[in-house]
Amino acid sequence: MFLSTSHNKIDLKCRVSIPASFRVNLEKSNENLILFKSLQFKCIEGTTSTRMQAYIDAIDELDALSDDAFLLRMMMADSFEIKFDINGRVVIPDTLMNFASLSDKAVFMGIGQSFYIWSPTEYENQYMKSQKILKEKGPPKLFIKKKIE
Amino acid sequence: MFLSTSHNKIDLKCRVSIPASFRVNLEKSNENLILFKSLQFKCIEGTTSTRMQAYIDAIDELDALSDDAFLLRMMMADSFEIKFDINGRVVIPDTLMNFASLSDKAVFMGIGQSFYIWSPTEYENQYMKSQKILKEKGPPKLFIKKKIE
DNA sequence: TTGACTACCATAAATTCCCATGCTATCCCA
DNA sequence: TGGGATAGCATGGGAATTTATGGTAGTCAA
Repeated sequence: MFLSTSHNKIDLKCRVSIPASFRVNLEKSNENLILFKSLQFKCIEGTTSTRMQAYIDAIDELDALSDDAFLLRMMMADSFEIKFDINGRVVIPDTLMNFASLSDKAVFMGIGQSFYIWSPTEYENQYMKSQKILKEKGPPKLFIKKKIE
Repeated sequence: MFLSTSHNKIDLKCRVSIPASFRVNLEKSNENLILFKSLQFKCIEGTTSTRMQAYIDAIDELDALSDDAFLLRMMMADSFEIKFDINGRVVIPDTLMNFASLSDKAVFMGIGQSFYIWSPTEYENQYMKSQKILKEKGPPKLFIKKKIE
């Protein structure tokens, strides 16, 4: 489970330390890390190879000519299997750096099954937005309901 | 698992480097590489010999006398088992070069169980198309469902 | 004997690997 | 309880390896 938020530096080689707790999480379950473009936000999403494999297997179940299959294949094209160096760092591929407007700082945000990597400004925006919605609409009822089921 | 996208050069002998990660993927599972005409797009599809067998089996499920089965068999007839040179390059057969309108550049696009080889312009078109669908229809249902589970 | 194809060598650029440093939080003992 | 030792984490830099790509020589067939 990926939880908590942390701010790490991206160096000139596009290297960044994955938060130790995330790493331990992957190592414990003997998983490789996959990074890909979020389909919803302007950020990178990180998850396990097992989870990605599940998506790949799911493509075969769909009508091969459908839009959903098409989009999922495109998503694979923008996904990367990432290796750690001995210190727990990874290199973020150029494509993803650009997509998420990353330069020298990254915000890691654990969201359970996966985690997000934001640029500081984009993270700030999303955070503000969530606070605003919370104030106007109150806590998310649907979410609570789903959890209890 | 074939993931990520990369742009490689095709030289005058129609040689092109298969992206290292794709090669490793094939070597790890001790598979040979098969290239064939995509059934859907104007591009080459690359996959393992095992996966190719799965395609062939899928054709057998169809009515053997149907037009679909006929067309699929004709397409399959243009598939090639490809050998690497010592540097990880392959020679793309003329038939496939023409079919995919390839000349001096190739875009390799991993889509999980297999990968596509596009001409740069054709790739661009497909990518644009995916962005458009994503904007209009939102992420694939499968993706959303999986996330909530 | 020419042309196509294959196998191998060479090189520059990119990427990976590993060592070193500094910081911070934790621990332990006086 | 304070302060130094320790361990783990984040980060910087450089050496070693890999990758992509250009080229050449050898081989086989027409």
